[in-house]
Order: sequence, then C-alpha cells, then structure tokens
Amino acid sequence: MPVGIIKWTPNSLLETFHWHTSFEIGYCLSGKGWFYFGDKKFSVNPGDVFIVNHMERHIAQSDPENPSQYIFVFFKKELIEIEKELLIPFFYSPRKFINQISSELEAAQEIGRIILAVNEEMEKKRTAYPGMIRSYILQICVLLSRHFKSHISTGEFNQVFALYYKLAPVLTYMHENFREPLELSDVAKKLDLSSSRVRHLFKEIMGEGFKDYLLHLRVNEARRLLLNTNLSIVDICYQSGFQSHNPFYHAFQKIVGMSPGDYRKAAMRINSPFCESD
DNA sequence: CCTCTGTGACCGCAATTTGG
DNA sequence: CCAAATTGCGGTCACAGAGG
Repeated sequence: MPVGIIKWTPNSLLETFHWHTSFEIGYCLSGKGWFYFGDKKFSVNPGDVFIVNHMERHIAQSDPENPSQYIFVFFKKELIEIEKELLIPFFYSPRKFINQISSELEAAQEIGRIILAVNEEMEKKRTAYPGMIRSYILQICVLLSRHFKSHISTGEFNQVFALYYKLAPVLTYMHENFREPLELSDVAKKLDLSSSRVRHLFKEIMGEGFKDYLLHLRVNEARRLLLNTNLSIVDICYQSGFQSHNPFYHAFQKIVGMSPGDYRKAAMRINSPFCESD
C-alpha cells in the first residue's frame, strides 16, 4: 500500500525537524500550535491544511495550553506522477512557497472532508479500500493543484520541476552519506556538474546553502541519537558526521539553542517520545 | 587522578560572493 | 561560465569545570 495515514499530537517542546522522501499532507483536527518548514513558521488553527514536499525539513509543535491534533496522509510520488499537473503543489521553491492552506478557504474545507474519508476507509477496510483511498488521494491532489495553480505560474513550475529532478539525486546522496565527510565537490562529481552549478542549483531550489542543509542533517541526527540512545556525546558527535567535537558543540548550540548535554537532560525531563527517521 | 563535557583563540582552506 | 576576492566553516590545540 503506497499510502499511509497517522493521527499525531506534536509535543510543545523539543520536537526535531525531519525529512522524508514521501509527500505529506497534514490536516489539523483540533488545538493550536505552529508548523515550521525550514525557517518558515505558520500558526496553526483547526481545519488548516499543510503541504510537505519531499526533502523539505519540517516539524509541528503544539501550543502547550491547547495541544494540536493532526491527521497526516503520506504517499510516494509515483502515485500521482501519472499527471504532471498533480505534482505542482509538491514541486516548489521552499523559500517562496506557502505550505499552509487556511481553514477559512474552501479548498482546505474540501480537502479536510476527503482526509476524514481516507481515515474512515483506512479504519474500516471495506472491500477494495486501497482503490478508494488512491482515488481520494488523487482528488486531494487535484484540489491542491487547482489551489496552487493561481499562486505558481506555469513557467515557474516547469523551471522548478526540471531543477528538482536534477537535484533529487544530490539530496538522496546527501541523506545517505551525511555521516561521512561530505563536500560539495563530491556531490558535484557524482552528478558530473561543476561545483558552482550545483551550489547555485542547491540554493535556488532548497532556499539555503549546501553547508547549512548538511549541518542541519547532522545536528538533527545528533538530536535523534541523544534522545534515543545512551551513546556519549562525543560518540554522537562523530556518528553524526562531525570530524571533531568543537564544531559539533558550536553547530548544536547555534541550531538547537542549547548544548547537547542540556538537550538530553531537558528531553529526559519531558520524555519526548517522537523522533522519526525515514 | 582521569574522563567527559563544554568553551575560546587561532588558522588554513573550502564555500560563497562578486565582477567580469 | 570562470577567476579572483572574501567570508566563514571546521579543524587543531589548549584549557576549565564537574563528577567519579
């Protein structure tokens, strides 16, 4: 089954960014909170819909006073690749794209209803339900592409689309190899492109530089290991792809806002259970 | 004493910017 | 697209404090 669905209530603290290769649509059922995509931040209200493409780092956070609950539907891009227009909402420049569709908009309400229907199909598992779910996903994607069509010109879409397909192997390679020493020139060699071309490509599509993206991958891995293992901080530093401990402490402090040790202690207090790796 | 964690100074070079 | 200029990352070293 190439479609998955989960109900999830994010923590109010300490959630770690994550990435995945599948596309994802989130629907806020209740509560309040925030949704982060890279440096973008959206306030969440019940009924809001969120679009997550592959490889953009993201995380939701609950308002401690009123925790938010979501349904997330995720699926492989192959499911909708049959029609290029359906990909429009998922191929964008993260820098400019608005990942949220506000609950007041009709598109969000329609999509919300369908997501609830997907949920019901998934629970009841009636005859041939996977077919019904696939058709629902297609409906959602059609609604999304109609919604975003007005925001994204065909020219821009075609451009981003082409660039994304070019960059996809770079991202895959990075996600598989960030634990090793990894340089832009290695990636460029893999793709048989000049370093400067890859650099521009990367910045243009991902909205942040190669180094920053890599650093976030590594710090995120460190956070995951801090939460889920008993490894020493120095071990975690090396396993996350850092070559010595000093840059690790600095990067961690810069991105997370506290030292690795403090992070682990805080996490144990709060007992944060969630951390995903693809 | 040693180990682990964390910080500061410094330096070379890769990453990025700039200017053709 | 390339080359020169600049920036800032990440690596080394040194050291301090906490705790066993």
